[in-house]
Amino acid sequence: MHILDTLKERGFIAQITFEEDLYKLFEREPVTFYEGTDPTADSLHIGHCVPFFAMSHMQRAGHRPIALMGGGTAMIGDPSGKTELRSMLTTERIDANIERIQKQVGRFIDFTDGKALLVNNADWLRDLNYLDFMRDIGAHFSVNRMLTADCYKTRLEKGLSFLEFTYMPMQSYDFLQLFQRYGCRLQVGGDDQWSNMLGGADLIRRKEKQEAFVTTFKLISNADGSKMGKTVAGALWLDPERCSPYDFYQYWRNVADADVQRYLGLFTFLPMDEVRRLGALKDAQLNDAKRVLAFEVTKIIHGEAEAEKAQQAAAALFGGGGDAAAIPTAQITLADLEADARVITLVVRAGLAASNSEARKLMQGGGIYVGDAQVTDVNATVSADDFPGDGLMLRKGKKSYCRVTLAR
RNA sequence: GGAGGAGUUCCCGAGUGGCCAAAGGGAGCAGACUGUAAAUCUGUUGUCACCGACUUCGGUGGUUCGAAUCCACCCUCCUCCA
Repeated sequence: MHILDTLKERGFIAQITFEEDLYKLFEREPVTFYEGTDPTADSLHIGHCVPFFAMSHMQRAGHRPIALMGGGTAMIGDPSGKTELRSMLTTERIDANIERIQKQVGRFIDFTDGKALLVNNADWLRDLNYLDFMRDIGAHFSVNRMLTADCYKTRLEKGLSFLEFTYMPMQSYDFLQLFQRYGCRLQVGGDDQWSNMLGGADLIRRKEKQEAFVTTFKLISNADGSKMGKTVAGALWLDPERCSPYDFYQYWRNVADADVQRYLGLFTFLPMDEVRRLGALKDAQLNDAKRVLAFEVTKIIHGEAEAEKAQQAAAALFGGGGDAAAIPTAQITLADLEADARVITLVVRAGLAASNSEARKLMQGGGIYVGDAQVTDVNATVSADDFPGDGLMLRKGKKSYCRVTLAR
């Protein structure tokens, strides 16, 4: 099967330039292609992953990915999809972020034996000479045309700094560099990057008189239209420090029915026959498909051992049986307990509520359980004797658990 | 540089001297119903050992018994002019 057809079948593709020519290119030779990631945070989140999954499929089909870290472009900031200028990052911050993100990219792409490249555009952008760049590259860009690009159009209403305006030429220059250095002919990325990416392909066609292509992947939102990847704790980060494997697993276990098949295609490597079979399950049976989805995605991001643990914990909490070892835990000391033994405080310490007020309101609303007993008395307290050997089970609502252990 | 306008709680957005911890909507959280789903209905959404108190309406000072609301200066953004 043609790689582009594979990507289409799995639901990745949003737009392709010169589609027929690109089909032929893929048939003719192994294609070097790239995706750029700006290291604006120290972890990727699930939104970044769609392109990486797609790149992984492409690599498996025999093509060569380049993962480009935007150590240079992050210093400018991409105006796409932003309503205002974002705060500027220091170079130290950016470099530290890159270090962490690189490891996460390794989850998707095999960098052994030169099968893929990892490069940083700081290598050519940070020492760039302004005048040379403007004469060499800037001359090829029409401001009139740039202003018609969506990413700028929205910003023209709220304000766009010149700094950000130069983002598109910078990104285009990356593509040119990668073409010259590695023969990279295709740039892939999220559909919000469409106009930035076109700039690069045009630049290569103009300066080098060579074929260059752009393919974008769909931006994923939930069936109800909401933005994907929000959890109780915030975004669905890949970093286990920011989003525990348990929470990560739970996110996928709880996706809407209407999203299950689509997500199986995008976020797992299961064969499409299997994806379609699982997606066709009805009603409560669809829960089986959700379990597969949750397990598979967690396995890819956090490894098989963590995925097993998350699955065991879920079984223990929701299904009876299973191993409770992976349920999130918090520890308090005897001194803590002596200072303040209220259940309210315990709930906050366990991270189930952000403040005492919140804990109090949850309680009044009947959302707090200690063990299996609902606690509605805001003044309720616990004593050291209430803690079983493996900890006291605290629960908020139906899904948020925390086991609190007591250090004696 | 000149002239106007705007900055409110997680977001949008009302509020122009006390009835304001601040309408309404969105989003979140919880309760009911369920399949750890969706939809729906209900409650809740500044903090505090919470029947009361304290801190919030871009910033700093001021007027007043009392300020998100009035005044001064400053900061940021938008529109028009240059």
